[in-house]
Amino acid sequence: MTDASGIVSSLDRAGYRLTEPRRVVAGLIAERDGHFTAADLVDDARRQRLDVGRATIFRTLELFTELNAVERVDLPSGDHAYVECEPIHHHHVICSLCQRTTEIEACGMPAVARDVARRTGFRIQSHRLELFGVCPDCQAAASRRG
Amino acid sequence: MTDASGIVSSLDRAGYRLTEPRRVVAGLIAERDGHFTAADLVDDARRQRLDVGRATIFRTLELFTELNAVERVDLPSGDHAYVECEPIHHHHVICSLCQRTTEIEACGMPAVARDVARRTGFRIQSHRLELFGVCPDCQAAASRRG
DNA sequence: TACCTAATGAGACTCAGTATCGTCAAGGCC
DNA sequence: GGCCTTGACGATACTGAGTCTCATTAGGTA
Repeated sequence: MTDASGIVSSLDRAGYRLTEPRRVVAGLIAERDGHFTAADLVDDARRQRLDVGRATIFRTLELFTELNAVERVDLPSGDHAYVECEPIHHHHVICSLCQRTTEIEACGMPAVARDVARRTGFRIQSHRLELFGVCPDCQAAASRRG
Repeated sequence: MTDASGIVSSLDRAGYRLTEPRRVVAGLIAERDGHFTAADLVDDARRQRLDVGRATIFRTLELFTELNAVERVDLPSGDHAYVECEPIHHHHVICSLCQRTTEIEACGMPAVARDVARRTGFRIQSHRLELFGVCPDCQAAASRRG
């Protein structure tokens, strides 16, 4: 659970209209913890009887992605999901139990990319790194259960 | 272009039947360079008038993935693709011009994962790393064109 | 050769994501 | 405040990837 105002103000800054549906989608994202799919937001909206069309949710997610307010991640299952995030280069660590997502800076990655470039001759332009594991809370909960 | 016999023999070793459709799919994969989608193979099969059903191609790709003869990768576009590969842990460097794919060992990645674990408290179980760039051939071709 | 059963192909189905189009409302201007 | 332009909207049709079902076929074995 974070605050939707960050997303809304970045919309404003980029010169996009502040419409009701966009506020609603920003709110739905803010009240989520961890990653979510477009379908999750469609469900949330319907459950809360918020009148937002399916197409609008897809459009809005695309817009927010462009503004770097959310980022697409690919889960091990192959599903596409989104996470709310800060607009700087970083990666995600995703808890496979509670789905909570933590951002990390790409420490160490530039060295890996350089090494790969040296050994393959590729000019590396971008990379995608996602880490999956168990978060501290879930580890603690598991050890409490024995 | 590689050899389909590796895939076929790993089928055999794992106790799966060596059927004609599976040989055909292995052949189609072997004659491809770089990544391909399930739809690509469906097209290839139809163009070469090889009688292999669409469902069979999906099933066979799933099987080959399980045998680690191919691996799923997620392109920056969000599309799902596959690459033929060796059955050891590694990552891919994908040329964004010619689509050619090179395997690299995960040199340096264990250190990155350890560092992330230390800083976030997560117990890291797996990771996914894909690098995108321009391969040596395409760099050379580009510089020849000026 | 006959048998068992895993594998197949056809085709219906589901569901994510996109495209179209007529309507509506945000926000700038007077 | 009222008007106007146009970006954004919702409804809905569409597309295409991937899955599921089921009757049929063929690989491997005795």
